[in-house]
Amino acid sequence: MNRAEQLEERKIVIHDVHDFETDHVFDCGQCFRWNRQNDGSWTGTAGGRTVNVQKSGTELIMDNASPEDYDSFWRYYFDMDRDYGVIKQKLSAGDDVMKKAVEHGSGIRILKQDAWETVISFIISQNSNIPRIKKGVEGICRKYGKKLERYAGSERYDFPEAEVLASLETDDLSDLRLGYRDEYIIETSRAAAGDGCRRIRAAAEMNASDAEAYIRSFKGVGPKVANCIMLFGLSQYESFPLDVWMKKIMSELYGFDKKDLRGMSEFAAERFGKLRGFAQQYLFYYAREVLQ
DNA sequence: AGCCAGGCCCAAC
DNA sequence: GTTGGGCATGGC
Repeated sequence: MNRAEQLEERKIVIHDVHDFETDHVFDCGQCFRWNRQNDGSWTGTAGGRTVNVQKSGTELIMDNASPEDYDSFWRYYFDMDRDYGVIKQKLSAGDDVMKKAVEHGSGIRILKQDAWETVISFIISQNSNIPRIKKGVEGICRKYGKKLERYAGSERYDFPEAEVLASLETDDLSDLRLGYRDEYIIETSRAAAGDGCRRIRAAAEMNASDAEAYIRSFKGVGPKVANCIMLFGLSQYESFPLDVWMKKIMSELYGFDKKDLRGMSEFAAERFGKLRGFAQQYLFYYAREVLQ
């Protein structure tokens, strides 16, 4: 169990951190509100807090966080108590593709993001690209999220509540340039306002197929988006999102027909079992590097 | 310039 | 139950 040591006011260090590389964690497509700074550190907002993190050797330095912040939030958010070394070893056994993927993304961790934020973020993500998704998510936070404390001279905003987005009309979102996703966001927010967000979070305790069925009941949430929400927002690690990059790697490196999504899913369940959510993330990050 | 992007909806089989 | 056209927009 690694503990936070206070270095100075609002600055802590976590010692003996393994299987954690900031570039891997924040650039592997799971989150959209973390940005790389000129010095190589990363700044992001989650849970109403803003923090800057930097990895140096086996130390993780966190600026704008107290030991209490770490114990009550960031430790959980960064999934610090999970042994990713064991996961990587299990996934790599007898699979040369996975072995390379794991080496390439050796410091990936699956963040425990807020479920509601992942619902809207991955609705926005559909048929788009990561730079544009980040702009859309940041824009919706800046326009409709609660203003938080400034950090390093820049304004920070929380992700907006469902009730706020539920009160909008599509015209309100048009300046964010989200395209046809506007009505998905508003309809889903209206369905989630009130008790819906609590029910979404409770889907973390459902079995995977019940959770998927419930999450897919929202407008704009199909199989791929649902699996991302489950994996990144509900800790449903048996999810295996199949986007265009995953289809590429499954066809080019595992020999599947590009349209055989069923076959890919069944293969993942069989080969990677309960760890296939982690497997998917190593493969996705790998695919984006090696498959042009 | 034109293709593509962490796809989904909906109608037509 | 499956398939395919249409979809807003910007990154590259």
